[in-house]
Amino acid sequence: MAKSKNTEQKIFDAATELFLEKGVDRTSVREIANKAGINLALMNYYFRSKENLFDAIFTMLVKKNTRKLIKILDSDLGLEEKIRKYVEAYIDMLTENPLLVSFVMAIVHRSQERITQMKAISSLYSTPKFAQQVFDESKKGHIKPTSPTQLFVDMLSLITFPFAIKLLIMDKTSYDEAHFQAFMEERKQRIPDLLLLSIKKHEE
Amino acid sequence: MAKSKNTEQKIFDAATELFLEKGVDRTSVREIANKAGINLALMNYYFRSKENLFDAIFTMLVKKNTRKLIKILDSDLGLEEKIRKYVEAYIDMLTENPLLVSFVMAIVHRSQERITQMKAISSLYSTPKFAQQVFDESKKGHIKPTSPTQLFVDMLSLITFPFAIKLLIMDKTSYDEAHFQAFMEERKQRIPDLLLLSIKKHEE
DNA sequence: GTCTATACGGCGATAGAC
DNA sequence: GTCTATCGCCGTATAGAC
Repeated sequence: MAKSKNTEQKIFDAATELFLEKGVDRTSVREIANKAGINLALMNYYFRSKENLFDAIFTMLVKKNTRKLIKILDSDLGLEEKIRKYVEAYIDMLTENPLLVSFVMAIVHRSQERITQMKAISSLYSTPKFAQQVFDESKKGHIKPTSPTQLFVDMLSLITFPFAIKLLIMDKTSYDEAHFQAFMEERKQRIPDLLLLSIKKHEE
Repeated sequence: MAKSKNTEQKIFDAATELFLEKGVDRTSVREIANKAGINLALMNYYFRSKENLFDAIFTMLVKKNTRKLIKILDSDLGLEEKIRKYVEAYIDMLTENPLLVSFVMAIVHRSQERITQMKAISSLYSTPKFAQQVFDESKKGHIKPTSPTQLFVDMLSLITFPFAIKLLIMDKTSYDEAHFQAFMEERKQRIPDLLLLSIKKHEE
């Protein structure tokens, strides 16, 4: 038990990096073992299978990176401030983890088979409090009649998708990383403005 | 040469179906050969490798499905009508090919290695005429000052991303296919409205 | 706990007979 | 053109030394 936690962590970290970079299916377990500096047999000692290891990593990545976002959605902030904070925090998170979007998108493709991850991702998008808030504001007449789901999908799309096509956006600017970051920085204001414009009653 | 065209097509069609359903990396060449009703070696006789076959299929899918969309973007329609037609045609196309989005997203993840597809996808999003149009209208003062790239990314995100998270949206409605189609049908109006609201000067 | 060694069936790819 | 047979690598598993 001496260095056990350490070795397990080394495998975990090496696999995380490779999965994010190359995708799960294009990463071999021998490659993980090699990168972690350990033997192939240890891979199977700690995690029974590659799929098992992937499950653990996926769960960790989702939990680690969405805590803050869910907290904002479930807070008691007003709708406008909530949307602004959520968009900013989400873009910040994805800027720090730019590979996360395409990683998750790749998983979604095969999630019809794997119910575990489906539920994990689904919880990410289950936002009863936000939906209720939109519904209430809508009913009270504070905002235009608005479908909470449509609004939430709008918001998610506008935040997330640009990271998925990051390379295509950068293609127009000679793959300048700084330019992409400026592009996303601009969207921190643009996206809330766009969404609020669509739900506010008088925009004068 | 007798049945050659036929066999090649059988391989091509079987592979297309499997790639879209399961993803490239999770489809084996033996599975393709089996589905096509031919021998494994013939796979390699017609297409030198699985990756080669994939390239051919990818190019075909992109060309086949984007012709109409590019035509709309390059047309002489006014900005509002152009946006409305583009959104509708794009959603119609993806409704008919619901697996296309996650397939393309999965490819984007590994496109850093493969420049061929990068350029193919990139051309999809290269829209000089649309950009010029937005720029001109912006300069003439017909619309608010608007970044063409930001506007185009907004539009693409709002159209495309919901298909990528289709299963998560359906999760809320007991996986009712009809409900998702109604959801996307609603977006044919919602998305142009949202975009136009953000660029029009007086929305009264 | 960590290692070497070895084995299994499935994979992408190919050489060579017909 | 089509096939069989084979190659080396893959994910997974296990036996056994230290």
